[in-house]
Amino acid sequence: MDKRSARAAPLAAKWRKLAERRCAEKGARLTPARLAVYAEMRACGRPLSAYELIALLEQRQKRKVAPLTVYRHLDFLMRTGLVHRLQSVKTYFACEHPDHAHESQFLLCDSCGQVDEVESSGVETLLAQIADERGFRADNAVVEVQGVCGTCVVGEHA
Amino acid sequence: MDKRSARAAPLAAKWRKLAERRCAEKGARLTPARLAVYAEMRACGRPLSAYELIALLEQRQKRKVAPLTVYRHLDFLMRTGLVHRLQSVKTYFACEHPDHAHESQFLLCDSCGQVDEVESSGVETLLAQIADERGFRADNAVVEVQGVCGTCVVGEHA
DNA sequence: ACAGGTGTGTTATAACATATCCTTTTCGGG
DNA sequence: CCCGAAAAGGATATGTTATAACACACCTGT
Repeated sequence: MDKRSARAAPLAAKWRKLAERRCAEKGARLTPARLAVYAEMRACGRPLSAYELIALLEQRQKRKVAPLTVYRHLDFLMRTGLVHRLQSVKTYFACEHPDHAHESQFLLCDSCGQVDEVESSGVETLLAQIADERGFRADNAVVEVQGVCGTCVVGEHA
Repeated sequence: MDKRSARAAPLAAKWRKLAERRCAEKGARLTPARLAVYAEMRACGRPLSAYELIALLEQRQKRKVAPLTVYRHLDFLMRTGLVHRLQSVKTYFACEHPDHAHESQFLLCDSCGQVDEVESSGVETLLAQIADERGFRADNAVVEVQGVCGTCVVGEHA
């Protein structure tokens, strides 16, 4: 009996399967510790800072979790495409579409903290074109729009 | 005689005029300390981390500079549109087009560290449209493409 | 002069991320 | 099965980025 997995956040079979498949495709090992971090992020459902995540894991597992440990797991999950980093708010976010490789754009609500993950081929194409025109070889694009989401806009007559 | 301005980095009249005009338009005060930070950034010509900037200013002014001081000046310069923050690399960068308000997109070279500041109305329009479709009120867009610039691509047969 | 806002300086600390070193686990080949 | 290499995990310390709290200085308008 593994203490760690015994104390992991619940994770819907759907997400677990997708995660396992994604790792298998890449020959990456989805260990219990890594899965626990992923499960915690899924369970939370909103972007988390690394240290918020540490706090949640410590609470769940009833033991100390070192920053480095979490950062390593986050690195792994980002490499495998299960998690995105939101640069502009220094948080990490479980990908909504882990079934396929993709670039994403994000709409970040300043009010409620929710994130809308968008996949716009238009944006990708346009950025690729801009890079091309300048002889720039693009490896990765960070596209994060900050604002107020539809839900929050409605109740915003303060 | 002001010790600080006496020890500020040289700043071409062109840039100084643009900065003064921009601040005047906004009723913002471009003080010697703020100008010194701006001059240092212009003199360097590449993105700087806040702490690199502190080191340069300390060297220039022969005295200690507290982080908070520099962060406040950076905030001011960003509010007035003279400086951009590059979120994905945690650095700050003197705007190339301080003559007008604008959103920018950035091409960041991983190899040489140079930045190409682009103003693409296409990107802005497209992002605005994506936000619109989702009822999202966009306030600010972070668009940073990481890769390798044309110059560095050429000498990249290592 | 003085009241109030803005800017600045100083010290301390919070928040985010990585380095180093060592132990444990996993897994293929004898 | 056992061993060794490689990958993963853990502990401690440190580096880097950013802000808090508080006091004082300095303009500006009356």
